[in-house]
Amino acid sequence: MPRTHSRRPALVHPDTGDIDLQDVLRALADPTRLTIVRTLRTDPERACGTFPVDVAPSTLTHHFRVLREAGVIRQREDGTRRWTALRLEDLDIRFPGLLDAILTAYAYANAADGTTHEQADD
Amino acid sequence: MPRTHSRRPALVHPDTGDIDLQDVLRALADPTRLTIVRTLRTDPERACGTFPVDVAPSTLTHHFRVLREAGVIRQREDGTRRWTALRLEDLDIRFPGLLDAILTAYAYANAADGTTHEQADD
DNA sequence: TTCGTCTTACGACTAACGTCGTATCATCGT
DNA sequence: ACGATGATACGACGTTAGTCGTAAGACGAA
Repeated sequence: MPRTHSRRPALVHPDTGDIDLQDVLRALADPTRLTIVRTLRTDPERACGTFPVDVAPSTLTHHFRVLREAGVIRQREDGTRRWTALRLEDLDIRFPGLLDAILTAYAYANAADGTTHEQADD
Repeated sequence: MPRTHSRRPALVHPDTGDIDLQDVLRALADPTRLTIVRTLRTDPERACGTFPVDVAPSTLTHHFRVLREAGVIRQREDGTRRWTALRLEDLDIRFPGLLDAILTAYAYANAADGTTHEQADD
């Protein structure tokens, strides 16, 4: 009688030591996914449906899986919702300073000019 | 009578301020291209054919173009050869610390375990 | 000029990716 | 028990990306 998240697919997360740089870079090389990660840096944890990206739910699920399997985010279940968080510490252990450099780079470049892309900047 | 590189296609390089983070991440998210960049950090400038990657020449040209148009490398012509160099300073102006974080991440992760991929490590 | 070398351009093929619609499943509230 | 909600799985589609072979261009040497 497990009452919460009993027989769901089980959310695969790679171990910190197994996170692959290529996977992380590929995961972050997509505008939608980078927006997700940027959002997550501000809000530590968020429900799936609450991200400021305008794609279909199934597409969003796909992006979450890419990020999750790359080791960038961690997802946990709570009732009918799935909460998503950045694996900040794990990433910093595996690739010190990398995620921060990328997020800072985004902010820095967008402060200098606004011509990058304005997906979900509101 | 221009004697060097007279009517070649003219090598398009984006201005430093136009370098796009998404493009850089996408460019670096490929094993072959990351190997090129890693090689370039050690050797400041190299001829095209001298990179330790085993792909067809035309494929190599393709990767050089991706890196060049992303603003990661700069290429200049000298006779029949084309020399390639990293745009270290430009990238550091545009995205401070980013390239170094990525290259350091690669070295760091590969020092911990050798299971990433060994393309051209000899 | 002629040849050989270095590099690219072009076209083609295949695999991977981003996108979506629909169906399904688990959970919570009534 | 029933319906509504949040999220996923699956299958499909079009586009992009990585790969190669072949042809062609520019340069240097003989």
